[in-house]
Amino acid sequence: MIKLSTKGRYGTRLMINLAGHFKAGQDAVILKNISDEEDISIRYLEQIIIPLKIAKLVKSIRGAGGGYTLARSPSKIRLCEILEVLEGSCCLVECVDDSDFCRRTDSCAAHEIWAEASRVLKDYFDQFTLQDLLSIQEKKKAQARSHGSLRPAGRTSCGQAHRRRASGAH
Amino acid sequence: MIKLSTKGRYGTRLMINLAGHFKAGQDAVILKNISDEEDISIRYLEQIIIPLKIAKLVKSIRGAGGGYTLARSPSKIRLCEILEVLEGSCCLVECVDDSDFCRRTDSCAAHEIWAEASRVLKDYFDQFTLQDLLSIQEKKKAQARSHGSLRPAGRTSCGQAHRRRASGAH
DNA sequence: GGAATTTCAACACAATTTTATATGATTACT
DNA sequence: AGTAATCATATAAAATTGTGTTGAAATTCC
Ligand code: FES
Ligand code: FES
Repeated sequence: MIKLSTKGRYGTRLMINLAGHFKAGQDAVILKNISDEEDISIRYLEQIIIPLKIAKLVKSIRGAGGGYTLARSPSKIRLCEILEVLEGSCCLVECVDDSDFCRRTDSCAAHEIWAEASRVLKDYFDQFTLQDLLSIQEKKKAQARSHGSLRPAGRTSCGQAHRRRASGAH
Repeated sequence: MIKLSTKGRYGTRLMINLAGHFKAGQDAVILKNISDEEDISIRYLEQIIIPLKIAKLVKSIRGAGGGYTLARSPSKIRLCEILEVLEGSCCLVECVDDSDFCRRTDSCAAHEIWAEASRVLKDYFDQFTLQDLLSIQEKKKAQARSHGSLRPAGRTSCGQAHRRRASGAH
């Protein structure tokens, strides 16, 4: 699938959410809040936000009245930064970053392709800041409203994996 | 990482290998051969080649003297086809293909981005045929020879995962 | 016809990574 | 002190990434 991991997907939504609150003037949002709004488990959000904090994309405020907030304004944070922090890098294969990963790169045609594809993808993600994503979101919301095409439930959201839940009680 | 799975990587190398033999006029290559040349387990190759056969990208010939061969000439097989067969699709997230996967796509900014990024990536992979990859490979080999920059071992190859093998005998 | 070679099918198994959930300690505000 | 929040581990379920085995079916060669 060449799939984006859930960390990348959830993390992006987490950051978009924080960006929204940032714009609204709030300075600390608690994870419970984000968890409710985005329908992602708090426990998982706690794990996802750690690398974002280490990378100084978000700031944490401990104790009562604390929470998280963006470390910079949404227009100063690029999607590419978020993904690199959460996915390790935007590289499609290890040997693009780590030349020791596979020998025979001298004769491997695929290596060229993966490397260039990684660059193409990175360049694409580098175009967008959180501010851009916020703008897209607002435009979409306005469109959905005017269009009157409200989805029935609208509870869960992108990247959500709680679909096949056949395993019963656990 | 937005990583390409091993199936995509190994499968691409498998196809490049078949393409090489196809060009050389051989009409059936046995997996043992590919396994030795590419340093990928036969058992795993057997699993990987099944979808390629179903998708009619390779033909199988049973019995003694049999093996596998490309179903079409290398110039008629695009990298994108191979990856779509092995990775399910080139989509970065499920909701791009499956609109039921996540609700709230109406207001999800990320959805737009993932969808467009998937298209960018697919377009990139669509550029190359197996013939192109063969040409790249030959050019690289020639370069490596003339350059005299032979790597010490040169045994294993791209996408190979046999690195940290600390778990002892098994 | 029989032996050898090869794909094909169906499992069982294990290591690792991904994807989460659970529990409790730590910090800071009131 | 009490509460609200982050922070730190531990654990578990599931998917990915393989390897191993056993045999059946098809085809070639002798
Ligand atoms: S709706 Fe699927 S990514 Fe957000
Ligand atoms: S050398 Fe790493 S992909 Fe081939």
